[in-house]
Amino acid sequence: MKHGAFSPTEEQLIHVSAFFKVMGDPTRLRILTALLGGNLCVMHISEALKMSQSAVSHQLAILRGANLVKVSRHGKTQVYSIADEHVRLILDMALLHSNEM
Amino acid sequence: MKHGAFSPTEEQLIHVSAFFKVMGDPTRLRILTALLGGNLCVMHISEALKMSQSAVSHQLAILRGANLVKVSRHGKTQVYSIADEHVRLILDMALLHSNEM
DNA sequence: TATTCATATGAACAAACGTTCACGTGAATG
DNA sequence: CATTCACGTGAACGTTTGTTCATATGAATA
Repeated sequence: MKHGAFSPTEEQLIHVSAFFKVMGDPTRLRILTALLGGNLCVMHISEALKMSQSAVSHQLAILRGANLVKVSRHGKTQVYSIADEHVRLILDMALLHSNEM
Repeated sequence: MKHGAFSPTEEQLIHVSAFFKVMGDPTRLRILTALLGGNLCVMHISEALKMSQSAVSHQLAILRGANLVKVSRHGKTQVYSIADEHVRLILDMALLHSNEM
């Protein structure tokens, strides 16, 4: 078998489509790619994206819910970062191949 | 540089998020994984997914619009298949790693 | 402890989505 | 050429989504 041509379970499908769904929004993708460059607090993210703090916070909540980012307090600010290398990998890969799609 | 830690253009971001968005629906993912197993006509897809032909057709239109599938006439039926190896790759990869997410 | 600063959250609203239903289309068959 | 068969498509509908606005929370500071 060249590819992983298995038939996924219903649970897997729901899981993976939920993952893609979260990735499938320009704002959230902007946040994630911003975090690829280094950890950031909410204020810096909203400045970088030129979006309201509230809008960014709402999207960060969704990213947290999907375990795509993680948070750590640093003084009075919340510092966000990409959750794991797996997210980094898929994101990098999709961006690399974006020209061929 | 270990990763492709570039900053994507706005165009790339829109493109990639649109790609993820299309992947982020259970029905479309079911269609795609069904096609991973081999090319299928619309009727067979709707049987496999136990969904109406119309619902499947609508989703196939979206998948076509995003160039994730391609079609070829075969007698009276339209045969659908995965558009390219790139789609296959990302899909396989996401499914493989679905347990870690 | 009262205040301040960074962030989270709830309600509300327009826009986008996925399905169903009814019908249109177009190639193949009689 | 009329009909049939496989599929596409438009309108309609309830549901979900992303943003804004106003406000709550909660750790740090005075």
